[in-house]
Amino acid sequence: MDEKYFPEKIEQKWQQRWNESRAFEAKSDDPRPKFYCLEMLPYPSGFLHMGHVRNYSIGDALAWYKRLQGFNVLHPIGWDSFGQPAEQAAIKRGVNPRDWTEENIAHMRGQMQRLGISYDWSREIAAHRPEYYKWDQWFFLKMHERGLAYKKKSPVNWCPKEGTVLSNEQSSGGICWRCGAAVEKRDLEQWFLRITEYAEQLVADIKQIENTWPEKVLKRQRDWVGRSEGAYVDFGIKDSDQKVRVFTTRIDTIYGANAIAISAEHPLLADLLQGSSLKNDIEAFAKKVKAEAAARSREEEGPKDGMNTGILAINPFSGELVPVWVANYVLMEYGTGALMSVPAHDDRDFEFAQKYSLPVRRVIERVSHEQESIAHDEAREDQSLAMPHAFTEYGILVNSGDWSGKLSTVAMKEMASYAAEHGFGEAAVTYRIRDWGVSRQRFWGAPVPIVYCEECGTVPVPYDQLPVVLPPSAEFTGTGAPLAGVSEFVNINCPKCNGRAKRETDTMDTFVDSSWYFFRYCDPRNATVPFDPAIAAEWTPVDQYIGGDSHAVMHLIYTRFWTKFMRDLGLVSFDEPVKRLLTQGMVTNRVEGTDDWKAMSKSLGNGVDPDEMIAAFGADAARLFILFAAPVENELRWLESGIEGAVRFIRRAYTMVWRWHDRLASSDVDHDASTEFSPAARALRRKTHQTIAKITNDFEGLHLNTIVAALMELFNELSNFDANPATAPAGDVFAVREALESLVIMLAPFSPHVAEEMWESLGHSRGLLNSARWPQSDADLARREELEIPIQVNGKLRSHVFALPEVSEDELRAAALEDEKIRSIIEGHEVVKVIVVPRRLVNVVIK
RNA sequence: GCCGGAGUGGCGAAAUUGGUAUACGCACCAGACUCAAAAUCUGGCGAGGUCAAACUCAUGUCGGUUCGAGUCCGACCUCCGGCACCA
Repeated sequence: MDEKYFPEKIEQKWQQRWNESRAFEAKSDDPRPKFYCLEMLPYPSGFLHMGHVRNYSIGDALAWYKRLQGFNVLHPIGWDSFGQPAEQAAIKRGVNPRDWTEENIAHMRGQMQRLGISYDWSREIAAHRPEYYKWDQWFFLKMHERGLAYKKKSPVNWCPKEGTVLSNEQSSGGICWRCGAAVEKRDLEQWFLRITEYAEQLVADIKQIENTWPEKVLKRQRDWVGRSEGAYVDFGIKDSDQKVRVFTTRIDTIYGANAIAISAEHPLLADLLQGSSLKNDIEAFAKKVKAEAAARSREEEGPKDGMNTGILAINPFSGELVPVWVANYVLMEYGTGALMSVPAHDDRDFEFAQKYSLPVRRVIERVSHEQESIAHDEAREDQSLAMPHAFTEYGILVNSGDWSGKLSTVAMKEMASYAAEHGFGEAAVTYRIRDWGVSRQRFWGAPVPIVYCEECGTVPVPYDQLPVVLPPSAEFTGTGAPLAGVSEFVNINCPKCNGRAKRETDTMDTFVDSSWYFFRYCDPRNATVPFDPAIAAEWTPVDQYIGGDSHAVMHLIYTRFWTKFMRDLGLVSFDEPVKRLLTQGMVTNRVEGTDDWKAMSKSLGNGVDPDEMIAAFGADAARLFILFAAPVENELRWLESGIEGAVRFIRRAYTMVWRWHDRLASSDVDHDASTEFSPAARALRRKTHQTIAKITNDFEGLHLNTIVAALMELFNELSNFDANPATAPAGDVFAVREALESLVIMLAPFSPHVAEEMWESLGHSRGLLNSARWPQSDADLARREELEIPIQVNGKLRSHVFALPEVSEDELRAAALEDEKIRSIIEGHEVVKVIVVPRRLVNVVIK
């Protein structure tokens, strides 16, 4: 140990030692309890940003803590290395995506190592390597076997200028993000994964994680799946044997239906309008609606628009005839693409009815007290005529035939049963979630393992021919599917009949890669299966997952889906892959010239380079600051002066160790019954044990910021402890050793390099990992010897008394009333009562 | 519009079951060291009030429950985030 703190030197020294001793490699077959600590794997863009640094600092703190607590910790990392940016680099700069990606990985791996994150590098994986994506393809084939992977025509965002498919994000506002051309909807054959098959489980199993995942994530997942209970009802068509099926969550309002509204794309339209004079008009209208929907940005809600088809439908409950309208607000993708319009009790239907002057009939009344209900009865007729807006609450049915007088909640159940009994409907559950489109007309992804044979049709690639390896390169023009232009890839012999065949040229969505990667970490080099189920069972489910909440739906729902599928394959035995989830807050920085704090980004110019931070302050200080500055789930505002504070703290602690290390390392001072502890030494030991208890407790809730504060408090107490290292008596030396060693061990999760250095200089030459254990708090030592009890008068703090912890209530009361200050205040007043909270406070109530 | 979450010093933030509000840090101020500055160390630091104290007021606003409310209840305001024609 040097006298002065040189972070660069210390950090390099320990990174090298960790590396040489393979200090963080996790081993199977370990009798200790396991802990799987996982951070979301990064996309190798080339550079770590502060969000990554925060993510890994949080994870590493937990991994260190668990390791020091005696757990067998798995803490791996890898690369989500397929995706668009590599292909963009190829298009723009002509570089090979593979080379670009590998270079970026190499650089970012170096950055992670300079941060000193305790990863098990022997388990590193990367999605773009054939030994990994082979298993993406394997899973795809398993799904295909079970009918969970299928192909269908589906509208995609299509840029006509570039001849390529765009994601929703790339086509927001109906404009291509690259060339600015107007985006079209095109029907293309695409591969889908049947996530809808698992919709119910994705909602129901939320109860398994509801206390350990953030509520905001679960909420978004519930919304995403969009489970909705209601009923299907069939409306007959007059003068036809056809019928229109609608979905409704409010069957209780069916007597108020004034029309059926159907989507412009509804398949019945073509049939029913055969020979109708309106046919052309309706078709023109449908076209217009489609065009407007495509042009509209996702947020906007255009005005209601519709057209009467002249068709009449029959309300199966009332027998009433209602017109069938085509309406622009009815979505073909949801429910049945048709709905019953009940303007009195639905805002959208109300708006629609207003526009076209359709009748509004009220069939639900507010449940109210009897008198009010009489008053309402008198006014009912008027209300029906001139409602200002829809009444969308549950209530009591009126004007509803035999159902009048029933409560909505009751009627909804009974009417659905009634419909089922009479064969014109049934209770139903619908979901908003759609099947997961995984086809990408791109190069840099896992090829879909499918072959199209002129004779045999669609043929899955046999398992023993996996992986379908990406060709080394392709023409990157930015238009069309690059793989389609690589003839040696495309043209092959059919695996079934050996005849002429072509490969599928779509690659898979990169979310496929990240849906199961953390299972691969358990058994990363397995060449025969994605992972050995027995080995995975040793580590999974993940005990703690940490990442940004930007993945609240996509990744985190796909991985839940994938896990359930793997469970059905018999690969895992649980429903949920992640026990606890933490969504960390963003790292923001001031945007130059403004008062805005925004997420760091290149385009805003407010980014901070982790390497510069490490060079200027050291990784230990940077990590300490990040974890101290805000609770992990809060936004973190980047302040350089805050890092300087962290450096100061580390340097002071380091200097303290330097002052004491000769004495502590050379003497084997321990205490026995004869050791005398001065009051100051006892106070220091008390603080030490209180701090251990607090920090251990805070770790369970990942309150890392208050842990750092507690470490600082302990250090401050230690600084105020007045003892000379050369001459201090045994009791003092022991108290200092206990405080200092506890401080160093508990600092390790935050600033591991300097903690190792200090630990070594305190006489533990074998290093932290092998010799240190998390300190234990002794409750007896942590207990206060004397309490300072506040005394209130009428709830206002007025004085204090000192008392022993075992003081009785009566003694406390007496002490309070004898206190000089309290006596002077209560003099001349009647003491109504005295509240004594044992060990906490006294409150004297006077009149 | 709907649904979540949050409002505490100049700033980031603390505060077991309701029990001493503002821990810890940053910034700032003063002092020591220095020819000087930086660094470092020591002290101060919610607002008003006072030589100092006493005291008064303060956790978004208004009300309530309680001996006692940042914490519980009701109404409202503001900010942030998500969803958005989902029948």
